[in-house]
Amino acid sequence: MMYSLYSALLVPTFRAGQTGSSYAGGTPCNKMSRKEHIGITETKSGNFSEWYTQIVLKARLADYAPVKGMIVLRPDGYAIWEMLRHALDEKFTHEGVSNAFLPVLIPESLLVREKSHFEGFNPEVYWVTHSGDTPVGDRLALRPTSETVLYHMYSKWIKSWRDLPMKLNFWNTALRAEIKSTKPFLRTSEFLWQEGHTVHASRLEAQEQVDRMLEIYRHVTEQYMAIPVEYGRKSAKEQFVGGEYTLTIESIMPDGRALQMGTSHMLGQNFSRPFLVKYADQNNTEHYGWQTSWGVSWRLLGAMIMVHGDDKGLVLPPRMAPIQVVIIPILVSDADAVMGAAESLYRTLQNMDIRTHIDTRENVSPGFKFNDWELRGVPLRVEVGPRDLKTGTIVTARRDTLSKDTMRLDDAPDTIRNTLDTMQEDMLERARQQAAGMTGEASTYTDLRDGIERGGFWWAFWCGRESCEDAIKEETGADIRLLSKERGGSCILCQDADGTRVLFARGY
RNA sequence: GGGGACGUAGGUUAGCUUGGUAUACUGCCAGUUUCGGGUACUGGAGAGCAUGGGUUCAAGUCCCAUCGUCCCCA
Repeated sequence: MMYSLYSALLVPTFRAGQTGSSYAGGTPCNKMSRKEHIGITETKSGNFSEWYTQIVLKARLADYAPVKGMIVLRPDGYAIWEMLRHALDEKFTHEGVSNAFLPVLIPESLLVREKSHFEGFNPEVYWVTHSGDTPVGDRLALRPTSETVLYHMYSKWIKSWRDLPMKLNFWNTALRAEIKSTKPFLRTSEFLWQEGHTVHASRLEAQEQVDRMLEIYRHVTEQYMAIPVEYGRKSAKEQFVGGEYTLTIESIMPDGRALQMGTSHMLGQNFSRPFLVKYADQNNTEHYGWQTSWGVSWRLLGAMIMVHGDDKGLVLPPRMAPIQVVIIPILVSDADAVMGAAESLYRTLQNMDIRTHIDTRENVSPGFKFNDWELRGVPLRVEVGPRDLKTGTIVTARRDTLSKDTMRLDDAPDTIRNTLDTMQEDMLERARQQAAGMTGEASTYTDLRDGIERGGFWWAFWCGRESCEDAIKEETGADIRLLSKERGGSCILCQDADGTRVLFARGY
């Protein structure tokens, strides 16, 4: 099959390099380094990991905190997170979900109540054992997730069928100790996320909730973040510990590794029983509630950086961009007239609910601003200068394609609106093509092994036994990202018939 | 889980072999200039060398430990 890790959209690297890269007498010439450390100095295709880290740091999304594995989200990064949050909150509201807030400390006695859940998380739990120098009685966990505390509360709040369904969501952080391979947004010891928790009167209603939440995640990642996903069920081995089953959305990253983008868990009555989340039905008969939980984290920002970013830096889909249009006035002459035109356009765009910014900095040149805003991923740049005033035009530049366009000032607002919409669609389409180029079908085990070695998603059939899953993981490093609903093929490893079609990949 | 590399102003870094309190560029500040792809000039502020301990008259430089970061392989 055709396989290309990198689509043609990667642009030539922007480096000063060549011209000044002379060394004199063994001493590095420092002049050379200027542009090399202003912008991104690694290419996406050359050193993906380093390229990613540089974008996060240099686009000022986040910085390293003084504690290993923890990052500080900076204003530009937080603004993007808020875009995601607003998008999701809107969908949650339609689902009848309300936001609330929970404490970060969970007493050990609660955390251990559902045994497998506790054992699954225990290795990553941070424990608070002292206040000052005084030992606390029960150890307190910094929440790795909130099922246990919240369900303790649910058992108090839920008494009657009239209290159901109960649907709460929490925008908070979770803490899970990561000791190796930490990476901003993708693997951090504390991460920002939302966790939603619902309780229902019937299994079916809970299952439908699980499905709908996954659908919301799929919709937001594709339609807002322009990242295509595969979706399905996790294998028993990979599912949420303590739950009945887990649905997931998964995306393939440009380096060929899969990223779990979001999960929606059917908890059944596994938690309602130990936590006594019970209600009396219309006949005054007591039942345990049927529960779900679901979440996405700032890891989605990492995915967006990886999927759309290029050698010049961040590339944001318009719907996720805190600033959608940046206007750069060229103040060479007629400064007042130019600023007047820029401000007028700014107001028009703002009134159209297009998030716009004018870069009025006087200490840097327009060329610097072009590069700066490209690094920061703003979808559309507008240049307004004296030449434009004469002709009644403006120049725009698309961040995703880096193409420039001249348009009539009168038409600009509508054209800009349309361009942003087009960009949103184009970015998803390109990401789809990129993902398609990295997704294959393995019919033999050798195919699978070689395919995984090159990276990407690989469909194959699997018998359902954990022994085969483990053996494949052991030999290829790939795990089962998700199970489709399709059945019937023979297992890629043991050849047993009636396997399930599943998606293999090495993961983040 | 295994292997390798690194940590000196905000960033990039010279200096470590042959110990004598540190080099440059960039960025920052002030001013002038410039402005349609990282403008130029002048002047200025900014580090005590990741942290802790040791050796020494003297330690970025040598020794030990710790912490942190990155990369590669599974």
